[in-house]
Parts: sequence; structure tokens; C-alpha cells
Amino acid sequence: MPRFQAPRGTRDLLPAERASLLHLERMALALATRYGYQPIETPLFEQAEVFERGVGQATEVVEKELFRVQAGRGDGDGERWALRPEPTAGICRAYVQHGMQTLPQPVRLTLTGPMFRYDRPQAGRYRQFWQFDVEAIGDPGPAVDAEIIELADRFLRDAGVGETELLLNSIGDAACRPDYVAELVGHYRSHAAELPPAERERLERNPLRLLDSKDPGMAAINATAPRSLDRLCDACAQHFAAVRAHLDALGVRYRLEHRLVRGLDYYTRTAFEFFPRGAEGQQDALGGGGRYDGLIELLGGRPTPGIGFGIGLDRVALALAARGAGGASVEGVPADPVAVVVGADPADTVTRLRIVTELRAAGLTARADLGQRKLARQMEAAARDGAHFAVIGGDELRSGQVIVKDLLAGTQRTVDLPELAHELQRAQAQHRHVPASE
RNA sequence: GUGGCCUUAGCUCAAUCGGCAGAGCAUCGGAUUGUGGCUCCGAAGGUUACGGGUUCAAGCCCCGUAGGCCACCCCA
Repeated sequence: MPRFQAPRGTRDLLPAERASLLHLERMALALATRYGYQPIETPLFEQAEVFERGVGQATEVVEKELFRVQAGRGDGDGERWALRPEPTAGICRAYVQHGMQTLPQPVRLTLTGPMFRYDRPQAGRYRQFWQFDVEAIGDPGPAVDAEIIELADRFLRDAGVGETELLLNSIGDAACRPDYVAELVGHYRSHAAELPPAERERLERNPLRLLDSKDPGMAAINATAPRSLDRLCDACAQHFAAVRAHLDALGVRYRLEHRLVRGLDYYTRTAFEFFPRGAEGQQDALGGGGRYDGLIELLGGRPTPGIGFGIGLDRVALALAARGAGGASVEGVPADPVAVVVGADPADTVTRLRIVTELRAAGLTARADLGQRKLARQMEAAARDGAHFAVIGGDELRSGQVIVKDLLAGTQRTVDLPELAHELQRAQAQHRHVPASE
């Protein structure tokens, strides 16, 4: 085992994995842009308080998983930093900081990048993971709720993760949630004797969480627990009904899940999560999101509604791999070079480098074999690299010519150097029009 | 943060009862001095994750640490 390793819970994305992620990132940006969401980038770290206030002091994400950073000398209040555990708080901080309330509302933003949580690693759960995030800030909905959810659904389908299930809930707002939570606590208190110890402790800190407990002893108690959907105030109930109507109109299928409570404090009203069909462990969640009508205000802005989602690209890639999909070559990132320039005189790297430089200037994807190996080895490496052509520089160079060998067809011809780039482009285009036999 | 399983070459894995650390693939070279994927031959590659203990002797048994995975907690 090497002395130095990637830190626990992180991993190197080797070219094949990097290409898959790059593919997803590009797909995400293209899709969000088509929906009118503009790219934004925020720092990978923020003042810790942005997350403590934004995400919620009592959440697992902040209490247990915040990746705190020792800054410089670490001797001032302003130097309490943390790596971002999720993108929404930072984006909302930027919205406030840059006065985006003066822009036409809502402000539609998207971001793709790494997030950090100091959690115990597991497959599909990393300390550094990639997320595709979309936010619409400044629109109370309900139509934009449906737009956002449909966008998330579209991305998952375009990515090709297969059948997914969308779980939907409304967890109320400042007007009705407190009463509901109080009623819920009362319900659990009346069953206090039957509660498992761990659940009894959570009752005090995060009562909503008891709802989705997997403890078998909780099944009976939860069955009779009040449901937030039955306790929504008129405004929330109307909002939720309208969200559903919009989703129905768009043909987005979902399942009501009254136990769905999101883990971040900022959520209000609409909450949703996506799972691969048949897999509903939390570690299988592909993504989720919801409305956060109080968050901007918490971060120092005027009261402003917002909604968004995050999709875990690592998990999307995992789901793809599980179906034997993905891993294909990425547009703009060809896995294989079109041409490899090899030389009969292994020592003459000048000629090879000069030729390949001209091919690149002409827009071709090409590399030269700059090793000192004999021709057969250079050819072998070119073929195994998946190159379409080998450009062989030998005695013909004296008369300004090279040999172009089509490694797929096995044919070859002599070409004048000034014609080389053209000839390769022509042959490549011709190849594309021949039905692939591979 | 809790509990469990695992870790041998770059990768996938062997190694009988505790008794000389191996194979395939990949890499490099040769067979073939100007022509590739096949074939054959060879080389290189190891502190058996790390540290300690037991033993004449440890990849194998014991303890600790790190990392991976699984189930929780919980998120992506």
C-alpha cells in the first residue's frame, strides 16, 4: 500500500470515470440552460455560519457532517470556515450579497460541482461528492415548483438511470407547521413508553424524523400518527393541490409520501426525492429538493421564496454502471486519437512532433509516438490506443511524403505532407458514412 | 457517531496443518534492423495495508491503527 493515499471518503476519478462525470455535468448544464437557468459558481467554502444558519444548527449535516476548515492562523471569528455540504445556502448568500432581488424574478440559477460532508464513507456516499443543483429564487410557486421537479425528472431520464420513483410531500409552512409538529410530539409522547430509546431521544430534537424511522417497533405508532398533509393550512393546502395539478398536466408521475421529511431545516411546503425504482434506502437517493421560503431572510435578505433541487451525480453514475450503461466516449472528449504519428527512425522525434503539431493546428485529434521504440512497437501501441490511422514517417520524407495506414481497414497509401491533414479528414469523414461493423 | 465483514504485484485472484510468496491480465524487452491487435520467449513488478505480540518459524494466530465495504444514523 502506498504511503500516500487519497483522503478517506475521497477518490481519484481516473479518465474513464472522469469522462462519465464530465458527460453528466455537460448534460446537466445544457439541460438547465435550455430551461432558462443560468450557471453560477460559488466558493467551495463559506463562513461556517452561512451553513449553520442556512441549513440549520440542529441538522445532522451541520451538527455532525460539516467539514470545518482550519484557516490560516485560525485566530479570528471571521475565520471559521466550512466546506460547502450543499449548494443552496451559498447560492442564497450570493443572491443576497449581490442584490439579485433587483433582477427580474425569479432568478433561475444552476451549479454543478463538488460538495463535502464529513460522514462515514460507504458505496455511493463520499466525503467529496458531485451534485447538479438548480434553484429558482423569488417565485412563490406553485407552477415553478412543477417546472423544477419536471426538470429534475427530465435530467434523470436523459441520463438513462432507468425507472425512477418520485416521492412528493408538503411539510407546511411557518403558519401551520408549528401546530402540526406540536400535535405530532403529543402523539409520540402518548406512546412514550413504547418508543425505542434512540427514538425517544430524537423526539426532543427532531420530531419529524420519527416519521421515517425504520425501527420495526415504530410501525404501529407511526400508523396512527397525524400526517402533515392532513394538517396543512388553507394556503399550503391550496399550494400543494396546485403543484400536483401542474405535475399532472405535465405528465410527471409521483407518489405521495407523507413520511418524507427533508433533513435540512430550510425546507417549507413542497418536498420531493427521487429513487431508483425498487430501491428506497436513503443511500440510494438520486436526488431531492424542495421549497425554502424562509431561507433568504435567514441569510439577511428580504423575505423571498425559493425552490430547488440537488441530484447526486456520483449516484447517477453508479446507477448507470449498475445497468451496464455509461462509460461511453464523451462528446468533445474522444477516447481514441484519430491519428498517431510514428517514425521508422526512432531517434527522429523532431519530425514526428512537427507533423503532429500541424495536424492539431488543422483541428485533428492526434498524438505522436515520442518514444525511442522501433516502428513495430509504435504501431502496436497506436492500434491498441484505438487510433484510426497511423502516419508513418520513413524514407519517403526525403521526397516530402508519408505513409498513411488505415488501422481499421488495413489499407495504406502514400501522401504528400501538405495534403496530410486534408487526406485524414477526408478519410475519416468517409469512414463515418460507412456503416460501422464494430 | 454505533455494530459487523474485509485488505496478498498496477488489476483479478492463488498459496494444504503455521513451513522457500505464485498465476493470469496489464507494463517493458526480444523473436521481427520499414508496418499493428494473434502467437512464442523473457524481464521487471512485494516491507503480504501499517505497527506491535505469540512462535524455532506468521500472508495465515492475537492486539492496535489505517483504508474499503455492509447494516444503522442520515443525506447526494
